[in-house]
Amino acid sequence: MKEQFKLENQLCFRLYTASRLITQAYYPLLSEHGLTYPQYLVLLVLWEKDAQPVNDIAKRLMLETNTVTPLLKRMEAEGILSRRKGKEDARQMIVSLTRKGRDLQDRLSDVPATVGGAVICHSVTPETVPGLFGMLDDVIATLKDNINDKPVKE
Amino acid sequence: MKEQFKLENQLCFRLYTASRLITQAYYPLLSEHGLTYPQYLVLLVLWEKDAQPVNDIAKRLMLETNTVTPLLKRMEAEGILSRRKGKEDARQMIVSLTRKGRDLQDRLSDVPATVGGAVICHSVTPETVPGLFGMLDDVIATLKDNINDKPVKE
DNA sequence: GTATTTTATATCGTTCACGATGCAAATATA
DNA sequence: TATATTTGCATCGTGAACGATATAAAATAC
Repeated sequence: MKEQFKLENQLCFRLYTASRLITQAYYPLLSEHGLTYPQYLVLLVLWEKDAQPVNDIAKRLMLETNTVTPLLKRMEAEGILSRRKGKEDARQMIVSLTRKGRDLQDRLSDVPATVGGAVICHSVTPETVPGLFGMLDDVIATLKDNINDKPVKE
Repeated sequence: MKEQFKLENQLCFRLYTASRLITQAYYPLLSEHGLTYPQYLVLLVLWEKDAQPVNDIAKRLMLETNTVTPLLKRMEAEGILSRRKGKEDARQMIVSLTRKGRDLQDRLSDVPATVGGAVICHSVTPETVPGLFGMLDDVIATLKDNINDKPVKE
């Protein structure tokens, strides 16, 4: 009843802290271009495939639309992307990169390597990264399933 | 210039997602007691050692005081803890648990095991957890150093 | 074809995170 | 002991996250 409450034994606290610190490592690289880290994630999704509905972006990032919608609106205000109603399905909002949004990929070309280099350490190297990725992917998949199963129609 | 931008190759996105999903797993367990996850972290710190100044709590959680102060004020309003000026150093605010705050430890006694069980999966087991902890601790330490080194007095 | 349900987004309120800045108490320096 | 600097905490503004709820369009049922 004591040991389990120690901060050192918490996986969540480690993930939470590591996530925050890496995001902070992105900060100087992104803010230079007027971007935040979640906005950068949206760009990663759109660079892979342009012109997607809000829902596809949200699903890819495993976020809710109530998080993504305001994010996209801010990016639209910055001229990074545009949002237009879907032609087939008028409920959808199709999000497309503007010229400015596409050009950012070149301007941010050294961001991944810079941040990647900053996290290399004794136990996290090109050799061990796949194992780490696997464990995190596994945790994510497990939790995702649990959450989806949760709404038990009583 | 393409591969490095893929979401699947990003450590940060995995950490960010895993962190968010575990926090969501805590939600039903904590909200029942009127707590959020960051508030739970504050409790973990205070259960280990009561009556700490704001700065010690912030350092332990690797957060800034501008994040912790409002958090503590909300918890004070909930009657979970109290804040009083330090006697030796009048700049300090000493944060102490109330009876209610101490009692929460018993009421939350099965939270760690419940969440811990929810993340157990193929590649994350009691055997592999120490390795995962080590890698995350290493990343955290490395990033923490980088951030502390950053303010280069030019 | 109208009613019901589902789906795609959006709005709202609260709570973090965090950069920037302010202020007062303590400490160091002159 | 005056002055400068550092330290501890707080305030402010902005941008996420996210639970709850709303709204309109599409799909389904009747």
